[in-house]
Amino acid sequence: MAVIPGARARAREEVFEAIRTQARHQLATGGAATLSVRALTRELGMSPSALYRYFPSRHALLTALIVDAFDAVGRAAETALHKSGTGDPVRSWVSVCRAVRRWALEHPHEYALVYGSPVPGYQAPQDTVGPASRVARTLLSLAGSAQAAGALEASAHGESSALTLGPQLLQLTEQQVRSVPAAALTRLISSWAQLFGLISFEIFGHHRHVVPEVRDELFDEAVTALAFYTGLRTTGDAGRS
Amino acid sequence: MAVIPGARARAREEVFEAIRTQARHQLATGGAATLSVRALTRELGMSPSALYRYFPSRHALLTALIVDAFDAVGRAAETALHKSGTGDPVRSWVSVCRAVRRWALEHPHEYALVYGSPVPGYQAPQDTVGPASRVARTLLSLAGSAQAAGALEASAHGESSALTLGPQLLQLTEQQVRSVPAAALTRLISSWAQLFGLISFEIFGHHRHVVPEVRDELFDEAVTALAFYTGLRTTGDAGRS
DNA sequence: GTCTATAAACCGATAGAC
DNA sequence: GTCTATCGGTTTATAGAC
Repeated sequence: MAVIPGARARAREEVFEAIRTQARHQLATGGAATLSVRALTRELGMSPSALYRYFPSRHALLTALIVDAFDAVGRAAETALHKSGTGDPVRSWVSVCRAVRRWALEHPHEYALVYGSPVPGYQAPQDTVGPASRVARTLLSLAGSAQAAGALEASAHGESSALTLGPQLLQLTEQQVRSVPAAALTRLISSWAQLFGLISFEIFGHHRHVVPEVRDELFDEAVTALAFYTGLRTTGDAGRS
Repeated sequence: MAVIPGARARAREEVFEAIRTQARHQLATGGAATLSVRALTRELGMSPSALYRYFPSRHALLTALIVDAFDAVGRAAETALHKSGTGDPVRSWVSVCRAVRRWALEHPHEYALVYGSPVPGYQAPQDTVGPASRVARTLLSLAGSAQAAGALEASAHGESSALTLGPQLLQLTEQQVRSVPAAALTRLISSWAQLFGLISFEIFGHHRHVVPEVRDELFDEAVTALAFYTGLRTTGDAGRS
């Protein structure tokens, strides 16, 4: 009876993916707030009620899209980190930042979904907090490696001292947090937010009429400074690659 | 016949303001994308059609809200700059940044309206670009004063050189731009974007589960570093006030 | 300048046949 | 697992009386 083992499950998975893809397309035209089950299924040639066999509600569909987006940008960051090797932490930092920016430029509507205004009426379930922190964990991992290599200064500019926020952060990434000094950790969190400020201004059009065609260089210069602010220092291996 | 001169105009102005106030309230519950003329007028005890005597369309109402928000945050920044005096540029910078953050924390939904995801289907008219740049012009003015006082380093960290973006920026604030070296200008623009990255992460909840109760200090430390990155330097007057 | 009434859509979600 | 039909709402915008 089972002509192709797993065919049923595979077909189901394809419909799942078709729904998500079409939903992403619809994000481009209307944003998350106006994403509609009916318009979605209309475009797919399904009836609106058929979708409820795949997602129990519009809310659940949104959650899937959000998790997908966080996973995609997180994967982009992780891949960039691994490909950049362990040579120069500053160079790796810039690579990761570039990868996040590139993903954002290629997926502006998914970026807006997760890093823009909260979706009205939507309450993020617990499922999203893990994926949401993937980029932050990537940067933390980078800082941890730098620390191990002696390329992370605890007090970068010699200004105000460490703000202890260790305990609260521990719940998220306990093991890695311990490998980075508290002072560097606070700077890392600020740099993380500032990275997304640079990207958001570009994606959301605040740079229009202000910043011309040198955005690549402007971005590189800014995130390099962020690396130094965080405390990352170039190692002797820097010039090799 | 005219019992109270200008009474008609004044009454009209009051209705105008009542509509905008109610619209701002509605922003809190649904966001800009779902702001509805009917729900708005229902709450005001008007009929939906009455609103069209005040705003020609929902789009025009949104434009008014956006201009109001940009003006409010811009005014907050300008007030902070004037009140901080001309003593220490770094201190003034921190004051302006704090004022912007305070406004955002007090008006999170208006902040999301202008600094969050673009409103779906909304195209910003030319009327918004002036108000939108008010904070940036405030920071630029601050940098210009610092430059005049010899408290602005052209090449702050001695890293990569100036990216010439003068000409394109000139269209916006021609006179002030000339008072700041090009290298500092590029850093100023990056700092401007990064400032809003810090605020957006806090407003949009990305700091939840990550940053605890030290946000004030974290913010101050980060924007102080941004001041130095921009090239601002503390002057001799610093310790006086 | 405000109202009622209406046009012409749209929406999420569910019931029940097949 | 997909459909039709439906419930019970929602929306922007306009026409025309007063």
